[in-house]
Amino acid sequence: MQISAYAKDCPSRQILDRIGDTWSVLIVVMLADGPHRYTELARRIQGVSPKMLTQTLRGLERDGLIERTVYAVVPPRVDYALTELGRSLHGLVEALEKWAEAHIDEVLAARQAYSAK
Amino acid sequence: MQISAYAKDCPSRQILDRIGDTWSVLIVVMLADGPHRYTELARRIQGVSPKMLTQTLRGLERDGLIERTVYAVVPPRVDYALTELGRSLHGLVEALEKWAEAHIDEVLAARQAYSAK
DNA sequence: CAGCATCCCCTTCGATACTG
DNA sequence: CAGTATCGAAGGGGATGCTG
Repeated sequence: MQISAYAKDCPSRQILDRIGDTWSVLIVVMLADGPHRYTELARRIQGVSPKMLTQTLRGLERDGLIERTVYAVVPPRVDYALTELGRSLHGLVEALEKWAEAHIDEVLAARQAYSAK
Repeated sequence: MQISAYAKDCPSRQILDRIGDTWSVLIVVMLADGPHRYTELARRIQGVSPKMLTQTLRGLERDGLIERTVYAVVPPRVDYALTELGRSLHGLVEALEKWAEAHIDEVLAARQAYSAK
C-alpha cells in the first residue's frame, strides 16, 4: 500500500478537511435545529471572529452543505440553513460524537498511563 | 444553545482534533492491515517528514490508539500496531470514507453550481 | 446588519543536519 | 535504523476599521 496526503482529489480527504475544521462542525451543529441569522451564529458560537464565520459559511455554502437566504429588507437579514446534504453530514458528526463519548474514557486513561511513564 | 470551540475537555472536540489531523488518519489507515516499522511508514506515507511522523506517532501512542514495540536488536527495530481502541477508531474512519464516497458527487456538483454563479 | 479588506502575529510544519 | 535538534518559511486566523 502507498498513500498520500496530497491526494486532494480523494473524497475522504475532502470530507476529512471539512470535518477537521473547527468552525465548520460547530456551525453544522448550530444549524441542526433550524435556520439561524448571521449575528445569531456569531453570538452563540463562542470565540468565532466575523472573518472566520463568513469564511466558513462561504465554504459550507460552496460545498452545498448550507443554504444562504438574503431578505431584501432594511436592515439586511440573512438566514443560513442546512441543506439535505448538510443534514446528512450532521448525521455523520453525530456518529462521531457517539464514538467520542463511548471511548473518551479509554483515551483519558491511556494519557494518564502515558504521562506516568 | 451556546457552543464553544474552546471546550477542549469536550470529548467530541478531542476526537475531532485527532480525526482532523492529516497524518494521524493516514497512519491509522496504514496500520489497519497489521504492524509496520518506522521506516516502512515513512516510505509508504507520501510526503511525511521524520519530524511529523515521530510527533504523530507519539500522539497516537499517548492516546492509546497505537502500541510501540522496541526490539533490542542491532540495528534497532521498532514496530507500531493499532491497539483495540485504534482499530475501533479505524472503524470510524471507514464510516467516514463511506459517507465521503456516497456524497462526494453532490459536493462536487454543488461546487460547480457555486462557481457558475 | 452583514459583511469585506488589511495588517500582522504566532503556530505549524518542512528541510536539513546530526546521534545513540 | 529510528529517531532528535534546530532553523526558517508559510499561512491560518485574530484584531481592527470600513461599507452597502
